[in-house]
Amino acid sequence: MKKREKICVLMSGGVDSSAVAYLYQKQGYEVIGLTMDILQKRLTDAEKVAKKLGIEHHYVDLHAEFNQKVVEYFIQSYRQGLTPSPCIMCNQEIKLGILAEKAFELGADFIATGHYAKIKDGKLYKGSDPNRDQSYFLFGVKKAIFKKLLCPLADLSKEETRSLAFEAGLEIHNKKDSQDVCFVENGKYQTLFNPPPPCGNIVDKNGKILAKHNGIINYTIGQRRGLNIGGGEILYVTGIDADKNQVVVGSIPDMIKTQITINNINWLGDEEPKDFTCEVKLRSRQQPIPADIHFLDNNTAEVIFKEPVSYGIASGQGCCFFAQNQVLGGGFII
RNA sequence: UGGGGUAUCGCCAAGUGGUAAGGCAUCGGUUUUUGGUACCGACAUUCGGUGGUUCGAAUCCAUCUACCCCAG
Repeated sequence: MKKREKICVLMSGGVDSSAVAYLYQKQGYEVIGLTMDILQKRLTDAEKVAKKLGIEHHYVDLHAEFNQKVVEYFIQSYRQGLTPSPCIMCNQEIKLGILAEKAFELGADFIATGHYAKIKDGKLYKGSDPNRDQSYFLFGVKKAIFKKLLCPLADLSKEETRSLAFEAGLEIHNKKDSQDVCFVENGKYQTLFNPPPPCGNIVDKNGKILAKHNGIINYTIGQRRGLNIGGGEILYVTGIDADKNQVVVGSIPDMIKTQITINNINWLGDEEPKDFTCEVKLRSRQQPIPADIHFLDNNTAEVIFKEPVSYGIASGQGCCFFAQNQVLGGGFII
């Protein structure tokens, strides 16, 4: 990378992406900032940071795209009894999809983000700290992007990242980390559903009615709280039947699975995908578990766990492949 | 309307004279760029009602009420 190459930083106005912009500017690259407009409120912190750093900054209007690819996907998933993974979808479709394209249109040689993941030789790896690793959220990103993507925070601690922002004199250096569903207030995504979803029954595996639910969108597989069924053993959601508008509950043994099927696979490995053994993550914060991947076709595969999994595995969530520290892609749980 | 039994937090349930365990549920918090899990904390001045015995009762007595079972 030559110093006068142009790096476009995808800026959210948060600590991480701001630190990235500062980092490359400090190193002498030509840096521009790009921020997507998606919500009612414009992320003006990004603009302020860019101004403070003295770098060029642009907004890209992605209201329609975000609405369709993330919000609508989110709503439709829940309506179908699935549990959506909006962050995965946003990364692959919006941030490192359309927004990245805009960056290249603006003449960027590389794009950079504040993701806590490592990119090396066009391949995706875990970030150093397993507790902060965000590579899981990137398994669906198109392979070609990684050749042009920079994620320089992979080896930094959060404190080091914050001190970079502080060093740059940025007000946002102590801004709180983002969490919850970003496109809705306080993570209360239920407000997106209008009209509200219909109430229905909570049943056991034999179909016996145990209680009422206030819409299947409020539940996900493995969920314990909110069932309002007391007196007996601990119950978890073991199934969601959108057709019958029912939530099925049971105990831990009822959740155990030895294999799952995934589709919409995004393959990031070098060679053509074929059956292999690796580790998988079924949610962002969990220890990877060993599994055999058996491809049914290029888009679909069975994932057979070496040990049965006894926590909730929800359809709609991502299953990410890891070979050691490298991310080989992943798919969505059917 | 004869006999027997049971009545303790929303549910289940310890406790039989010494000053209300626990579990589930619920609520709050921690963790977390998705949902969830897990973890931590809170949660009956009161034991169906009313009297009585006792220094002291959810625990003993009386009575009322409700429900259950067996005989009708």
